[in-house]
Amino acid sequence: MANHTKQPTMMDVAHLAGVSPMTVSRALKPNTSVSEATRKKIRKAADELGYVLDSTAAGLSSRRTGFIAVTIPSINNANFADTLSGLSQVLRETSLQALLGYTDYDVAEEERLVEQFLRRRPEAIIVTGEAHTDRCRKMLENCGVPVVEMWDIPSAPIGQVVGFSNAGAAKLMVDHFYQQGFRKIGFVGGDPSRDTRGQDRRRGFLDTMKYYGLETHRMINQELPPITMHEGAASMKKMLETWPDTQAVMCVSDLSAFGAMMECQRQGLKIPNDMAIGGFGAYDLSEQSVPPITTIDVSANEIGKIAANVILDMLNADVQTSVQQINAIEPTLLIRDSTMMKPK
Amino acid sequence: MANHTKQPTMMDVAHLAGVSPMTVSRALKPNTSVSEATRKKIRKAADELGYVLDSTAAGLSSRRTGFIAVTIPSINNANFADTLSGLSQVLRETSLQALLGYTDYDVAEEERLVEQFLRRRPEAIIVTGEAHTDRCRKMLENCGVPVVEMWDIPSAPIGQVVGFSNAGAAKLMVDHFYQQGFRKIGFVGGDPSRDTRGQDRRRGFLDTMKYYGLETHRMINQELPPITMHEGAASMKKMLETWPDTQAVMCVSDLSAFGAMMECQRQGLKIPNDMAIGGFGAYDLSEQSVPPITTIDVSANEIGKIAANVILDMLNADVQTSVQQINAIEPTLLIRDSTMMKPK
DNA sequence: GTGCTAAATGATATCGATAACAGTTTAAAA
DNA sequence: TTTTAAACTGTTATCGATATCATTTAGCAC
Repeated sequence: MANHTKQPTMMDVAHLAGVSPMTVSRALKPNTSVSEATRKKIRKAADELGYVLDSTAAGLSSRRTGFIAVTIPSINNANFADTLSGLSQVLRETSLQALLGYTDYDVAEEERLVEQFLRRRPEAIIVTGEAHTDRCRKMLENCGVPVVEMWDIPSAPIGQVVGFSNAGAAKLMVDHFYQQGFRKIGFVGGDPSRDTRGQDRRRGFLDTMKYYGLETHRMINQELPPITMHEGAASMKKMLETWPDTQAVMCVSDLSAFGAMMECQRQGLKIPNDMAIGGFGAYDLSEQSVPPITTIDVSANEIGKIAANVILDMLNADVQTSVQQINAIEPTLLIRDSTMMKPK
Repeated sequence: MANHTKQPTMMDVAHLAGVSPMTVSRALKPNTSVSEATRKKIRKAADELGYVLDSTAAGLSSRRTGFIAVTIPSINNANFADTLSGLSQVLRETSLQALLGYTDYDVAEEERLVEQFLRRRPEAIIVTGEAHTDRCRKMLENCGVPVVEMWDIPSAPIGQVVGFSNAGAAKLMVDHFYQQGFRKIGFVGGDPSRDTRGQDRRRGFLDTMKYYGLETHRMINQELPPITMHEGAASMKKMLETWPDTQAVMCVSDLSAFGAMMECQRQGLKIPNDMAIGGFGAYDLSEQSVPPITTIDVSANEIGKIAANVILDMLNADVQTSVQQINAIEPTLLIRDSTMMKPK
């Protein structure tokens, strides 16, 4: 029963059902005026032939592909995965489909990806972050469909924005450390040249430290993102070697925070009394670890949902009402044992 | 400079460059016979107009969309993410693009997704696992393009297979437990009705236990997949309440293994002397935790790479040489401290 | 300069659907 | 029964590219 022949077309279905192709086209969509009788007849014919609609042709003809292009830095990141889940969840209710690509934290790769995606004629495009190559930015500006930047609040947005202030989020953590009485506070982050979000968190850290009049030299810069558990551990090791009097460390992600905490554990340091640790991202890990890790919840899932809804609104608005709009998310601090000094 | 007008077409580029559309089409592809002079002229015209190729139209005309459809159960899973990375890495070298969808461990959702994907006329389709609805299986059999099932070794494969025996992998762990002298061994897994891979691991566990003549009643079934850290912790708690004499526990994933280990830590149990723990999947987490967790490495990244290469081979083979072929991966046991009893 | 092959370009006919409009039937209202 | 609007179905013209074949031009040996 192998199907070595060509796939059947709408025409084939039409012939078998004894109607015109146009009627078949209508019958296969909801909310079209086709009598129940012919619709049933057509469905039967389609089933019989094993007909599958060709959305390539449909897209060309209707100028609507049903694609929403989405680029994220990495798939191997629970936060971005959460955002995607939220996004997919909203899109699933529609006839839209996400077209997903990873940039690997590389703007050149992002450019490549965006170009490839625009060829697919998506109905909207969502990119992560504000860092783009010039050419990429130009393509996005001229692509003629809604653009959403998420996860940052760009200083020069291209279209709509769904994000939060990474610097502000970092401030939350430093405030908390300060309130808990920590003064010698370190920072563990990635190479500032590449990870713009990490860079903003670093800036927020530094600004807030200065605000409190605290020393800001306890900085460890790891490799390129993503910052792994392993790198977190290595950073903590270095921190302890270089500045043994460090009381607390803010890590740019929960993964590195966990790695750092494990390193402390290996060295026999008690968390938080010997060393307090703060993370970023509200991963499951930070909640389940012993002790649980204080972290910053950026509502990754929410970002995805909002981004999707923003897109849906813009597509419905039809008219080019693309008022530039910033949808700001408020990060929240989740205080856990890793930063709550215990009385002896 | 807003581009409110329609996007330019190949025809526009042709006119501006003073050539025929066909020449433009050729000029924009590598390895086509177009003189360097006209090619340059055309590229200039294209740049000037901000022309972006329409792959929808190209796909319709050439009958090659450049899509490889891929379904995975969950994006929020480091193993599947690794597989995708491997896959993307190979595809990036080609002109093919992954079209990705999540089934949420739900065969009905898979069916929906596969149908949606087939409409896009992908050049091949990769699905995760062997469990499909009847209709889905039929669609895959008749879709006329290469099909690859990955992550399992199905008893009735549809096309090619890139996977491993989950039962065999589980056996590795039980063997190891046995060799280490553990006899009262428990199992923590998900609801067997849904997670077929987890089910196979369970089967492998049970078979091997029976082989050694060990009791097999220490089984905890958690909710639907994915099995989280939290559920791992809850399972361990239940295990300790129900069968306090349990010496070792095999968990269906590293996440639940970690959760279980944290629960032990909270209860003051020492790993591995009071309780040995084995995981599955070789996540970073199991390597970085203290103690590190013995786990099974299934080469998730490799699965993706091989699957991609299998696809590339089949596409090149052109002819319907689709000999059914099983590409079996050998899982390996990574022995870590969580199962290595320390002498007192 | 002739002849011949290979490279470069163009003309035409699709690919498989849908938009837009036209025509026909049906059913409700008068 | 007639009128009239609504529901249904069909016709025709694209959507934007590429395959294929035809034609022209260029390159090269003799």
